[in-house]
Amino acid sequence: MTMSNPGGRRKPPTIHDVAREAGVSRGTVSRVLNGGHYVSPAAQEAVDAAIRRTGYVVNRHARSLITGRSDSVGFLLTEPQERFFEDPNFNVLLRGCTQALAAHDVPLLLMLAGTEDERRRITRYITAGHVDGVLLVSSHSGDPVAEELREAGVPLVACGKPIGLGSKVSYVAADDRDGARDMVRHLLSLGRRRIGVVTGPLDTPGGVERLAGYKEVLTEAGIAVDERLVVSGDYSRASGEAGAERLLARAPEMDAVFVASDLMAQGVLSALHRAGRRVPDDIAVGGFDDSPAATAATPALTTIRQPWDRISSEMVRVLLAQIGGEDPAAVILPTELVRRESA
Amino acid sequence: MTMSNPGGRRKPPTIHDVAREAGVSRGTVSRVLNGGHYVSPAAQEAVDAAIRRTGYVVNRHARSLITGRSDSVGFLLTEPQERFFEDPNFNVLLRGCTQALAAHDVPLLLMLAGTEDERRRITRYITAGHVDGVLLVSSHSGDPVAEELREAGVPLVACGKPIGLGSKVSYVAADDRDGARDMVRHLLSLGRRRIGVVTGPLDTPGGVERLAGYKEVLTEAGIAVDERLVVSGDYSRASGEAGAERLLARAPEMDAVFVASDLMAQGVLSALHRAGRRVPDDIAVGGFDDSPAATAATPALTTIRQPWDRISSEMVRVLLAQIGGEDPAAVILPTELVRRESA
DNA sequence: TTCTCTACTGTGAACGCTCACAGAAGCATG
DNA sequence: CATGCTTCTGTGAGCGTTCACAGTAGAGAA
Repeated sequence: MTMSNPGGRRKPPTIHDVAREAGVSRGTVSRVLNGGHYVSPAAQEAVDAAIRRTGYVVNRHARSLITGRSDSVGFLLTEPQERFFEDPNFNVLLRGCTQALAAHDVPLLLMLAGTEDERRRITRYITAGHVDGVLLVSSHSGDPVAEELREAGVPLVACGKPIGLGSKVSYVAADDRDGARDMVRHLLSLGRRRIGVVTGPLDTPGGVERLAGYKEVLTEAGIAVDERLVVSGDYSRASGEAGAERLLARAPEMDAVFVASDLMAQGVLSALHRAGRRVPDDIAVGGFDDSPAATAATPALTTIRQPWDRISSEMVRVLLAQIGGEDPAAVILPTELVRRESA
Repeated sequence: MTMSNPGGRRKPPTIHDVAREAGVSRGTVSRVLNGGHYVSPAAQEAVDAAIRRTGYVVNRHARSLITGRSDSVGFLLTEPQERFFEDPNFNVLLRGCTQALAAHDVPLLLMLAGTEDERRRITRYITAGHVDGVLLVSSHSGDPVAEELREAGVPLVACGKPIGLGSKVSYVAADDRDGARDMVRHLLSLGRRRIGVVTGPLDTPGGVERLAGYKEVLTEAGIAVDERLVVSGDYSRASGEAGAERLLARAPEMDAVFVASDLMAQGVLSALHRAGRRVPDDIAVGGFDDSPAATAATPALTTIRQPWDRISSEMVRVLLAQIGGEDPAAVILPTELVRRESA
């Protein structure tokens, strides 16, 4: 008549309970749990049934204590959080990574290193081995946290090519340069010749590479790069607006503009609209990212799709491989031109 | 001359090392780590110094194994992920919760229950005690996952009042009804009398409450609620656009519209612009959320600010309290009218 | 038969921590 | 002087796993 556990959570079954239920030893249950090598079919089946009956779930803490692995990874965002959290790409990346990890039964810990204090805490947490590896989002160059983790030998995969770090850190990135080339070639194929560019921050690889692609294609086409047609932004909407205004002031004859992010391209569209330029008739606009902003814009943006789903799944694949002992790797993924109305 | 640990991570110091270093026992170190009661100042200091010297960080797995707590919480997103991940509010909430938890040294595990399979895995994971509690984002009514967790006695705090669940689940929400009342009163004070509304989904508390606030104020002002002026959307931009078109078709004389989210309000502005209506001269537009979309819109949106930073910190506070043994609680936070250009 | 090899199983010891308990020392109270 | 109370400290046990090792049984070879 007494309640065994009034109002609380029941104590979950242990591997011991399963062993008793199945009539085998703890060792055998453990072997079944970890791949099932060297277990007889009969034992295998008995254990499986016992697990199902008891509703057993492995206690990861006990496992981690002995293996030294945590079987979890961190998703680390350093530096300007505002920029990222406003960026729809970040969402897609975070979701993709979470899901890819879930498929491997690996939990994701979200870590935001904003203040100096948080950086220290997080660095300690990671180097203490509370996560097995880190997915790093920090396009910024020479990140001190990343450097410290790399030195501590923590498996690390960056999103986008890290500038500051040595070659020993893995990364997965879209082919920014090639994407930019595609877009500029497309603008040329439309007959445009006075093509401006609003770049991303030039301390990020994406900013640098996309600008490089732009210059390459122009040069190949025999068009001299005119520095009046080059301005840089910070991927924000506002900076796109400001960039477009500067371009119009400096080169009113411009007939196309390549913008290094969709968010900035939205700003560019606003500025052009205010200036009375019709898009794409007077001036063609090409974006980059294929984020929700691209379809929300009026007119809908012609843009370069970054394969975020593949980027996230590759980041996870590379990280898990590296945790498993493989060497760091770099993965570059192709982009795709998406034609809509703006160019 | 032999490398003790070629190319790998060094084995971190244990509580034992610290005890030896400080010249005390494990027990004393443990006491210092957990609040420092019943420790002499001398021991306290010796241990602190030893911790600093050795760079000791507690092994959470070992601790969790014995305490039965995991000292981590889950951030669970069920149902339509697209909607949330596109929603800037989600970002702010996620960030706020992560930071509030970090201040308590509690890691956040991100859990996305999209497919039926993922729901099962996550439910098992949580009920197995791998997290101490759950921050729930699922405005949808009668969520089966939430129901299961509640029954299992897992501490739970929802964001927004859950419709389906019993009264035993905690939640933190903005005062949707009062916010809606403020906005509609504001529109009335502008002299508008034919006020339309684009509601949120009516299976969510936000959707229901904001509509209720709208109706209350109109009734109080002696204006009969005209159902032709009421359409509902799903918080997406596109549904706002469609909603506005329907309203214009049904009630062309409309001189204001209250839109239950900024994202939808953006859509409404597009539709009004296309229809040649000037905002706010011909028609005033009021949004809800004060998301980045509000300032990005042209004209900038007058809207209702939801106190997301407070919502997230309150969610964390209530959850930790509940994990600590306190009873479930409901917290309703006030909203604020933000005047910009659209109304 | 005897030995070896393979396939499988059980057993203790650890992993690093917390908790309960026992005990010591200091001080006031009877 | 015994007794109690408070404050502090050390010790052993045990949390639920995995891992190394020892051991068993059966098959095949010598």
